Amino acid sequence: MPTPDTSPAAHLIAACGGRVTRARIAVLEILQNSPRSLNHDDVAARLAEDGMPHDRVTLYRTLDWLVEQGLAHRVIGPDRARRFKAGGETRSHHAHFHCDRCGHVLCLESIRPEEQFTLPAGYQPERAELVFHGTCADCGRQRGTKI
Amino acid sequence: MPTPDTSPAAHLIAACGGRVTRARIAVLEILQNSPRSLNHDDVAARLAEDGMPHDRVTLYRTLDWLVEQGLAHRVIGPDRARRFKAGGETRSHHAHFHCDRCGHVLCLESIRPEEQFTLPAGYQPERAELVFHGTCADCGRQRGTKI
DNA sequence: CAGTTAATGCAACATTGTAGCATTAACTGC
DNA sequence: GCAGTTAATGCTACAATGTTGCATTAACTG
Repeated sequence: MPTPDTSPAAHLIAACGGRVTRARIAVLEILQNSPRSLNHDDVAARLAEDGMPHDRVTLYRTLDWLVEQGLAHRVIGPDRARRFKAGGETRSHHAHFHCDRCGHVLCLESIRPEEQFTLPAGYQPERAELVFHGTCADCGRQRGTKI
Repeated sequence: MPTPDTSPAAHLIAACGGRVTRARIAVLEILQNSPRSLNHDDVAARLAEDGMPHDRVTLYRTLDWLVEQGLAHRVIGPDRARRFKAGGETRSHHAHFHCDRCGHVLCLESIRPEEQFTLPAGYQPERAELVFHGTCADCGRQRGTKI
């Protein structure tokens, strides 16, 4: 391949002790460059666009590996398909927005529920999950678009 | 059949205008008698225990019908399987506390996330779900108790 | 640069859910 | 009650999503 991989994605992968393969680099970069969560088909489509299609199974294993290493995390959509985002599980220090139209999940980094509320005496919260449901900015613009 | 169905479940079903079949009565009663949400396998297992096994497809259709009629509602679990509970969608506006020790869910009426946060421009939230995870007041008192 | 072995790709399988259609049984009118 | 109508059921086949086994490829190691 032309460029020996000195990309940030390649470094992250190397730091995990795994082999630095083109599949992993490409998938991680795709996730990193997407503002929204992507499912397997989304990732597969972008890999194909970039001229490097991969087997369906490889994609599953690559994504699972990235999650295992903490380089990505996974959510379940309403269509019961898994969606992936770059970055480790956030342990929910921020809120999420779940679009009921397109099914995408977006992070709302600025909203941190744990800092906002005081629980009744005796309750010992360890984490909080705040999820907004509604229509995301993209879907709000293109009304009438099918899911 | 021995008992003509005068059960509350049968009345609910009749009130929806649907036919009052044993499958619907049995499934609805199973959901009503369960404190937790159940997936298809759970329901199928209980039907079998009660000596009235049903086809997998019938179960899917029965559960979907109950949801459609507002007699049950559905959530997607982390295992990407659907889970069902009796009663319509709660649409509650208050937060919940989920005790990771005893598994109970408690309502925190005083906490209403929708009134607290402003989302970035473009986002149109319709509802918010705020769930705290941790140890509830009861379990906090009796440390060391098993789940 | 050759050897080792993780990663890949292929085929088959598993799980969860859906569609078509013949049969059964819940309701309706008598 | 009883027969007719048709919703509900159950069977078969199929679709979508995800997993397992195994031979081949290619990333790392010395």
